[in-house]
Amino acid sequence: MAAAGSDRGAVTAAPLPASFYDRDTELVARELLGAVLECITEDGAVASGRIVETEAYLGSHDAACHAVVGRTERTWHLHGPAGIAYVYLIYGAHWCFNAVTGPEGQGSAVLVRAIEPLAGLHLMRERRPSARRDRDLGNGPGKLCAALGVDGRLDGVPLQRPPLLVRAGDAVPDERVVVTPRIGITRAADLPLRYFVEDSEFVSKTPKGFARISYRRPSAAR
DNA sequence: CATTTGATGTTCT
DNA sequence: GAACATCAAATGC
Repeated sequence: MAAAGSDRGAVTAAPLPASFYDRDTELVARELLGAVLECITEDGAVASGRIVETEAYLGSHDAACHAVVGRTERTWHLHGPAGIAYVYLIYGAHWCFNAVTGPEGQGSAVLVRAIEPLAGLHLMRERRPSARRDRDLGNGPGKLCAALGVDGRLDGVPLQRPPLLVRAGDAVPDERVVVTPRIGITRAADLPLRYFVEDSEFVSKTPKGFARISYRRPSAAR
């Protein structure tokens, strides 16, 4: 059960602290590119991937964010402290994973939209039998959850220890970060809040007609 | 390769 | 009853 020949190697960096997420949500979304998301299921099986695509959801003032409905049963953990998971079901069929950001009660989060599989490839292929190629294992928010074994049981759990871990990975330079509007939403659909690694083959498809802009680091002025 | 279409069932109105 | 942070299969080049 150990030999997974095509795994790209284990990442053992320390998990990102909760303080990493307790910052501006757009910045967290950009900084999460390159980090490694790891899920350990009850049977001890490990699956992980490098985050290559994210979206920022900016709390109750963002019409596209689930926090607009307030603190309901579904959105309870979205309003929780920075550094926990918000996992919800969409279209009655697919789980989506978010990292909660910002101060408690704000309802901001970063949706992870795509991963590059790193460890546990064999598991992921089992969990996603419809994926013809490895690039299809995690190139979508529902796909990556299925591949990693993320589901509603992980809603609200911290991201610093099993069963969920987010670790620092190889940094992605600004020059390779592209920004577009968010995918699949109707409200606030023009805001540029989707971030991805430009040359990664593991990113989900950008819809036709979407404006692509180069990432510009916010000025450090204060 | 690109684009279209149907399935899915929970959540909120 | 409508909307939905999606996916996979089918169809057209």
